[in-house]
Amino acid sequence: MEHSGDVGETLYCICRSSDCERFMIGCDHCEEWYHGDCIGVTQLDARSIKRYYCDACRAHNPNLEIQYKNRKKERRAVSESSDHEKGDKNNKEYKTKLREKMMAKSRMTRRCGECSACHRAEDCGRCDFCKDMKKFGGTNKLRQKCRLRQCTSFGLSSSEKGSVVPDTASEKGVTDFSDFEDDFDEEEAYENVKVAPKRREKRNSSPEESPKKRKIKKKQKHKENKKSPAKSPVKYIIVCVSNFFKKKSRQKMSSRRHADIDDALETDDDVPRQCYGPGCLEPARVGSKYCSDECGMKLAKSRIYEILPSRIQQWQSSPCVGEENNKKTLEKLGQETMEARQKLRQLDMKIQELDALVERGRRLQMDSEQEGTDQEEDTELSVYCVTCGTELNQKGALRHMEKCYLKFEAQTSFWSLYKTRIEGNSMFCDFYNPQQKMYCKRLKVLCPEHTKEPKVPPDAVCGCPINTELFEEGETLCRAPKKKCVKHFCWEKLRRAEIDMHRLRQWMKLDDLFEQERNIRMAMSNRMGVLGLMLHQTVDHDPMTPMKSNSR
DNA sequence: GCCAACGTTGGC
DNA sequence: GCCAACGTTGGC
Repeated sequence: MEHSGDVGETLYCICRSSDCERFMIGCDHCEEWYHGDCIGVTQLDARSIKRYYCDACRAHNPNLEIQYKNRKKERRAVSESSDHEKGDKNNKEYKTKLREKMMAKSRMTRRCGECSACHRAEDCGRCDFCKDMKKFGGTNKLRQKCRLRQCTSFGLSSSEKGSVVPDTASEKGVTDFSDFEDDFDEEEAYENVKVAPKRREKRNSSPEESPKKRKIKKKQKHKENKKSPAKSPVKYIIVCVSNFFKKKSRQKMSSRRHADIDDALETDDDVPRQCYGPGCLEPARVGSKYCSDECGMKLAKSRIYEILPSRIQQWQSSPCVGEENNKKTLEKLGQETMEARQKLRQLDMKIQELDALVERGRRLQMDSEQEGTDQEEDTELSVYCVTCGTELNQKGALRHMEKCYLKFEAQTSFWSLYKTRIEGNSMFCDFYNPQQKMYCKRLKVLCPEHTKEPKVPPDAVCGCPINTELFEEGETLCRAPKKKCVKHFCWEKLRRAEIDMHRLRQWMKLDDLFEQERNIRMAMSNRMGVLGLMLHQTVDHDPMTPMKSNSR
């Protein structure tokens, strides 16, 4: 608020005169007008002041602070106002106070000069800020002081209070509820003694808040102050509670930072400490908590003796949901394994059945008149090869397609470094290539490279079961000569391949199930193992309502 | 002029 | 509201 005249006969300022021809500034709290020269504020100063509060108001309410538009101007204001040597005693006192405040706000406030951090001369080289420094190979983006060198006292005194000015409480000499706030904050701050001071302490302080919020907040404050200058106890409790939650979330947020500094402190080699070994009085080795390996082992042993028995007892007495889940999954896996093995047995039976069928076909008398031989049905119906797309006549279609498929199949190889190890007959070709030192992984019956087609004797009978319905086979077998039967070309080979494919699927499923079972058993043994029991513990926070192992 | 590091700000 | 990034500045 600035003013330069046009006020009636009312009395203003500390001088209680009606003069309003000189430059005047109004208090944003009591709305009283003051002569600039009476209170030591020049017109230039006023330009950089956003909100002005008179001495009386600030003495009455220490939370009030003169707000400046920005720090640059603020500094200029200080230097310029200090240049003004005119004015009375009050004026000088005011200026000294103002300068003190400004100084307190300067960079130096971040050093108390007394704590160990302030005395520390070297950067730790381990914290995130050190790692950012050029001398430690960083990119200098963060440009912050080593965390171990950041003043701890600074973080304590004014971090949460909402004021950067040191010891405002002593200055004000007023006992209101905000004093309790100070205590509360200190308590938290002491918890963080080991931790670096919060980098942006001033963020929480009113002068550093964003202008928009500042305005709103100030308006509220203004109203409150008009109604009751001191905070009510109820309000104080609310403040405390909300502060508490703010702090909790802040602590959570800065946990990574804390971890950084804790890590740096943990391995701080500068301070010699006593060995952690039970009863050992020797100093610990550099970079270690122990004077010797023996002491480390001793402590580890005593920890196990101390903690493990109770953990085992606890483990046995309380249900473990993870364990129950694992057991159920194991049961399910066992069931699935059984089913897969059952299917494999059925497929083996099918092979035997096929062998018997082929054997029965061999004993059959050839019937050259049987339909399906290439002598008959010389129709002009044509089909296209599924592999190469050539137009074929119906008679030789199957034969062509089979040969064509083999030709293309031979162009692709499937190799593995390992030979198949399966109970019973393997369905894989497993031809060993000594140059590549690998085994062929095509299906044995279909491998065009390593499985020779058996020579068909001229008197061999086809022997393929003839369908009575579309997909139903009867007892009757095809008695056409094998060489000439175009309807059932390679029927035996294809059936064997089909069975082998099913067998392969079941084996793969078994492999998968075995892997799952192994993982679960591993998890179970880890859970019950010494390490697991030592590291983890389940705490029942509500013992009145016992945990149900089957409720998930 | 250099550099440590403070204070501010825009982006998230 | 937080924080990475960077402009700025006090001290040397």
